[in-house]
Amino acid sequence: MDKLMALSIAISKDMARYEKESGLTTARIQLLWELAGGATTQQQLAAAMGVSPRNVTGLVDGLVASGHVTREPHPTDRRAALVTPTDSGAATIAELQSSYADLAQGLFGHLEQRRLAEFESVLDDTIARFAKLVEDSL
Amino acid sequence: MDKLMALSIAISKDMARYEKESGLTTARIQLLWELAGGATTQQQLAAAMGVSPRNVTGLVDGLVASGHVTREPHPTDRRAALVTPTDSGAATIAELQSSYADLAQGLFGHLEQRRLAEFESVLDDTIARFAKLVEDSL
DNA sequence: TATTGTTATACTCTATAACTATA
DNA sequence: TATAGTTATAGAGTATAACAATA
Repeated sequence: MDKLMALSIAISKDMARYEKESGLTTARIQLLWELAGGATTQQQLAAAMGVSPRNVTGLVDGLVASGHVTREPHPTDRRAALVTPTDSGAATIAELQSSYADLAQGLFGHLEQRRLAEFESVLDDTIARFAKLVEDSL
Repeated sequence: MDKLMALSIAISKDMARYEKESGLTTARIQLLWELAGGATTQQQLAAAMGVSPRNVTGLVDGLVASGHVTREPHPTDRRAALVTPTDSGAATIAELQSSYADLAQGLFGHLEQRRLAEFESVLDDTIARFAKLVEDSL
């Protein structure tokens, strides 16, 4: 448990370093990550991120100002805006994805199949147990 | 990797739920956690939490307002204040510690010694690899 | 009438810089 | 002169509530 926390904290700290370098923030990176699936309305983003629509307005404002996304008119619903990555934003998203893949490879790529499978199995079990504990406590 | 992230996110969400219930916040809980070792100056808290002294002022203000801590005069340095848990704050800290222990027990208590040791070993290895990757990238 | 996004307002976390009181 | 903590100021994330435009 302590070790899980330690790893999680270490990853967070490294993320913070990356954020400082890139001028992005955790919430804006998460929003960009959601856009990897394609242009999206703010309502959809709010639902996907588990955050209020008002909050998404602010995050998108910031990403527009930094040139990562634009608000394009929705083709069929004139109330809605399609949050769309710019070329620069798309490049950032690709970079995020590749960093993530590299990290996974660097951390686990060397493990023998059997150890990796065993590790995943314990993680699956832990996730399931955690879900059950949360459910029982409600 | 995805599973590690999933677990970490699940734990964060549950933390957020607890925070909402208790009226505390992540940063204030972290500060209380630091106080488990005993009353401490704000400078020490800032260093331990990796945060600015000004920030600690605000967090302590909040915890004073909610009745979790008080600022007591430092016995030898009249510039400094000792952030000290109240009875209620001490109860909260004890509750945090016991919840944490219960969670660890609920998640991993059932695992056979061998599986647990194997899991820890992979985690240790992952933490070490992560540290090395971060170091190399600097 | 319901939904999308924004304006208005407020709280928290965070930081830097300047200042006061004390060492 | 150096340190502990606060005031001043600022930016970001978050929320609710009220409102405009559109469905």
